[in-house]
Amino acid sequence: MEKNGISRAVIKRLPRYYRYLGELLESGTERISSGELSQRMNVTASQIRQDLNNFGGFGQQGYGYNVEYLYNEIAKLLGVDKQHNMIIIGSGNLGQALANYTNFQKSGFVVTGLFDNNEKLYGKKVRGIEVLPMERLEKFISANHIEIAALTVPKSEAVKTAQMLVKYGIKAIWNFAHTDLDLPKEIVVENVHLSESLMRLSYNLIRTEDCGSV
Amino acid sequence: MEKNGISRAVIKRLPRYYRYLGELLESGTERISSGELSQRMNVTASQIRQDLNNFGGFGQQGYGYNVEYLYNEIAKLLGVDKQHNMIIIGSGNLGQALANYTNFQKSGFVVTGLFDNNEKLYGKKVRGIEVLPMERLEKFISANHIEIAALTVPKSEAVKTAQMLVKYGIKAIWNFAHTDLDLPKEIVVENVHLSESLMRLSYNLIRTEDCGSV
DNA sequence: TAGATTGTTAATCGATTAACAATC
DNA sequence: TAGATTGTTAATCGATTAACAATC
Repeated sequence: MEKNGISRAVIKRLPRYYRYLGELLESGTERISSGELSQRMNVTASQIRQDLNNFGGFGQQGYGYNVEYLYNEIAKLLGVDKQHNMIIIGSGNLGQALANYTNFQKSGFVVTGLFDNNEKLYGKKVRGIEVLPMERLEKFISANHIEIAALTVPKSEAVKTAQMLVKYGIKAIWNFAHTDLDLPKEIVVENVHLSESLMRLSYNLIRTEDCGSV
Repeated sequence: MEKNGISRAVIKRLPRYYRYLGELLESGTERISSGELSQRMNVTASQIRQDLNNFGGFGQQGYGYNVEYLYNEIAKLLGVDKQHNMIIIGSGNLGQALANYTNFQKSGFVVTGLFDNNEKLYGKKVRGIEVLPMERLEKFISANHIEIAALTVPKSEAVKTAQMLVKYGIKAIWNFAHTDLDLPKEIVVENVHLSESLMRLSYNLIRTEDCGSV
């Protein structure tokens, strides 16, 4: 079971490469060198080559990288070349905002279900998707082969809801609740802790203010 | 102008310490050792002590750390001991979700203004805050001494909107747009790239599936 | 005092950058 | 062929962990 040895840091950068390559592709650029890309992205060319070579020799000496080819290869690495159905647990403001956000669909992530335990929301439709009661979760997951769940419930319910999701067969949780989930290690958890992000902003803000220098 | 030498990695962990200490405080725990905290948080005790000692000797040999004291010290470091007024630029789904989210206020971040360039939204109220047209941005920022702006506009408008914010005096941008902003270095930018987060989740998901082992 | 636990230095580990031979 | 640029190895840098003397 040797854990695929790509470092966390590299994986974190992969979507950003993908974004820049997408923009290059749109602008009709056919090929790009690590040096040129490094300038655009504000990273070292060395790092770009090292990162990409974790996955394979996508480039060609003397030429650089073919934008379209590299874009597609990274798409495969990230799994955005296929459709992933996703459900959202917790249909409050954030859950609805995620459901409404059409851009995820472009990367293959399709919201197919919305759930909540607040009966006032039952039947409400967001982008044509009806909010369902939690009681219907188990059957929905297995009937639709859902693997990804976005968790946008209050902190107090997050842990037990996550455990339920795992029991029902969910393989990956996109966690927006302000808590750690501590699930079996084969379950993928990607945390989005907005309040922590805001605190980091604040930390940096008060320090740039201290020394008023430009 | 020597850049305050605390490493990015340490700052990233600070809000998580704060969260755990808050929970300990709520549960009535008076003191905690780095060893005990390390077990709860699943990090090494050594790291905790190293991290905290970047900012000062908050502990006491033979005793550990006083929970309330440490909690308050970290609050000061993060700047969550004071109120920060924040405006939201882009009052679509995500902007409204952020405005509706009451928890930020507990950490001192208060949404005081909502803006959009879609006139259909003008006058709409979210938690009592009216959506204003972008034309009123400049005066609002200076009149209310706003330093923080959450940017939840479409990617295509993000860069020029950010530049406008900086021109009007904004010091920190919480960027939800799927693009890099590239602003003067004295401007704090904290990125929340949700689609990149989802791609990382996807990356890890397809790899745990590949080797079906538990 | 003896035990506990920090603050801090030293050792290890990993990630980034530099350099260059391979090759298109 | 000559020039360009990769893939990859080696050198550097930084972050994490281990160890332990200081001290409450």
